[in-house]
Amino acid sequence: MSNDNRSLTLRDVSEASGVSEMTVSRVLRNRGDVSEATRERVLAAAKELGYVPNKIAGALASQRVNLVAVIIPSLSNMVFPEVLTGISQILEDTELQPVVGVTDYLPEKEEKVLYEMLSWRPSGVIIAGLEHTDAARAMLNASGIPVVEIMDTDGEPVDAMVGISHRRAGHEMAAAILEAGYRNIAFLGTKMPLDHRARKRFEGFTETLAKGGVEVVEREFYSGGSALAKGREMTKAVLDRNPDVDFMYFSNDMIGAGGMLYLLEQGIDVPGKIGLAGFNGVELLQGLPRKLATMDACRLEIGKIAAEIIAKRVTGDDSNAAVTLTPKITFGDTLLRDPSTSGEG
Amino acid sequence: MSNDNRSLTLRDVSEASGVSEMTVSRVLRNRGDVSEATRERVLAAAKELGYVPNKIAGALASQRVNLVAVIIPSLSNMVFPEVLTGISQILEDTELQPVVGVTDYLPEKEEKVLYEMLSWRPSGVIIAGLEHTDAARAMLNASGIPVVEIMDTDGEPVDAMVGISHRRAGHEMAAAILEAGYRNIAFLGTKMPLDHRARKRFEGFTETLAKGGVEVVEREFYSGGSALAKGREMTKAVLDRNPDVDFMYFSNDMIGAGGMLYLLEQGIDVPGKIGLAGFNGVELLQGLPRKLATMDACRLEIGKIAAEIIAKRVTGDDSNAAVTLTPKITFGDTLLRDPSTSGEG
DNA sequence: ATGAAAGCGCTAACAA
DNA sequence: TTGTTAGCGCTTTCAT
Repeated sequence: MSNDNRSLTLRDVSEASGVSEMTVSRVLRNRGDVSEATRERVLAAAKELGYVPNKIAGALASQRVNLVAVIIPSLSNMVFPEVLTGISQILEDTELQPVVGVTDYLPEKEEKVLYEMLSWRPSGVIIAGLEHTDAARAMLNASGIPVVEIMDTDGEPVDAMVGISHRRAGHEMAAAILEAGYRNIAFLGTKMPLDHRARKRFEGFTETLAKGGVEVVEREFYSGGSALAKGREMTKAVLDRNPDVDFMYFSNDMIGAGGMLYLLEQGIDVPGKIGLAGFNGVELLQGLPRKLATMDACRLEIGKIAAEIIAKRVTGDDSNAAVTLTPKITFGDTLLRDPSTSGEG
Repeated sequence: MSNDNRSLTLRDVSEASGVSEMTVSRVLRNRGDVSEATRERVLAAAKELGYVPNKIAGALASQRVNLVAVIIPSLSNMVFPEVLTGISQILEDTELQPVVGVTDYLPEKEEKVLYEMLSWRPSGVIIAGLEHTDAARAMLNASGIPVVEIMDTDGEPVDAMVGISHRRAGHEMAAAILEAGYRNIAFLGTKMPLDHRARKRFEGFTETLAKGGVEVVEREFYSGGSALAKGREMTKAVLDRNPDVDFMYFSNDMIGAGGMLYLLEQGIDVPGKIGLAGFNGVELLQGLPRKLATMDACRLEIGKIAAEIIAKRVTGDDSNAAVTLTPKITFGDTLLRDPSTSGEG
């Protein structure tokens, strides 16, 4: 129990067991041939002392760090935690471990976090989005390790990418809405110029509407606060301003849910009088009075595939440079459906 | 642009700038006296090459790692991300950086994650809960670094702790419910024997009810799935089984919200016929048709204080060993209030 | 203000 | 099967 405040080293275990440091090292890493006898002596000594290997030294000596840097914008909206779940599930079967960095959607912070993480010499990088500062891109290029950009595939990756086309997501939703016959369409979203994926969805959305000769009649943006409450407020604001609105496309499911709750309370016919759609396919929606129309962002899947790409690349296997997933619209109960279409649960 | 797949070293910068490695090191860390001239040459060379310092080597040489291990059960319920936010906010003003590990509420996984993180020799540990395996506790003790156990203060910490008393939270909610006159009380929660905090709340809750001569008349547990949807289902199940129930205490706000939506849809008078309360004080609640009664878990505050304790301890300052926060009940719109009481927003 | 030497705790490579 | 030697890339300490 003596504690000189210096943690134990291999040498301590070596002395306690009367075995060379090298052999102790081999035992602790299950490397090379070690006789069962010494093996047990070493393990006993290590356990007895409470030895915890020093990965810093190990990494420096072996030039290998089994860490994968995962860089995401936020932890507070359920989408990224789910990506992380996917990554963890895959990496659990490997030597690799994810380490998370958060950017708050700020390019400069992303750059800083990336620099910080690269300075630990990870085995790979998984990073959200395709938009980065020049410096960040340069670092990724120079790092010499596998890089997977996730979530979005509308652009050029540094190395590999896996995600969905948000532009296409916008296109498809617009098409479905037009087909259902809605014409006075409002867009409600976050005031986030730096959320490129939301921006791309919006662009895809308006493009397709334009082809149908329709323009978004109302827009409303928010920032901060409870998304559910904001959804409510924005919905009310839009409706007060323009009672003719017959569809509301929300940039995420949470505000969509708030909007839905508001409209139902007002006794408004959904989706007859007003249709609704969100984006993400969050699990939360399952408990709402109506199932909100939405489109899955394939979060779990993206995490898994990204992790697989890293894992393969690390073991030398060179694989898929670009994977684009193509989710379908979930119509739910808030978006009328073109009768000529079939299928979907 | 030549890439021999070996990352740059101090030596490369040294050669490129014609300055000794040592001086380069000093410049890059803003340490000691360096003439402005050499300083600029070094910085220019480093930038030109795209040098990223190797923290592995730095940490080994300096015996200092500016990482704080943060070990939490889950990322998927919004409570821990908020704790993380608090931690980050405080550590941002220091040299320290949080690194997160997730245990999924499994003691063995906690032990493994802890071992893994300690092997990187962090400067401190913030870990959720007071219940750990013997081995984990031993590691924490032997680590020789500051340890802060968070969320819960009903027990003995290894070192420091900051949180709330969940037992007391249960007590208080039970007292408020009894005072409001409810007598047929149901408990609805997670089927998680390893969620010690939920267990303690339940214990405190039943104890106080018992003192008032009341027993929980119905219990319902769930696991997995969408909490909102589960809240709905459980509420229906309880009510179908026992129509006399006049209060439902949920172990978290999310299932409470599901229950509320269900009851309102059924046209049941809340809180006249049936009262409701949850736990956590999640932001989400702001957007619901009624404000659910709850009690704040002080997540942000806990994160901040824990980080402050670590930061102080790291700089030698020895401080608070135990901090217990005492949130008050938020009555909202779903729990009648004893008329003799005053205050509260 | 700058440099040289030693070594942090481990592992790769080779020797025995 | 086990041990020895030489670093990994940096920082500490001590000289200059």
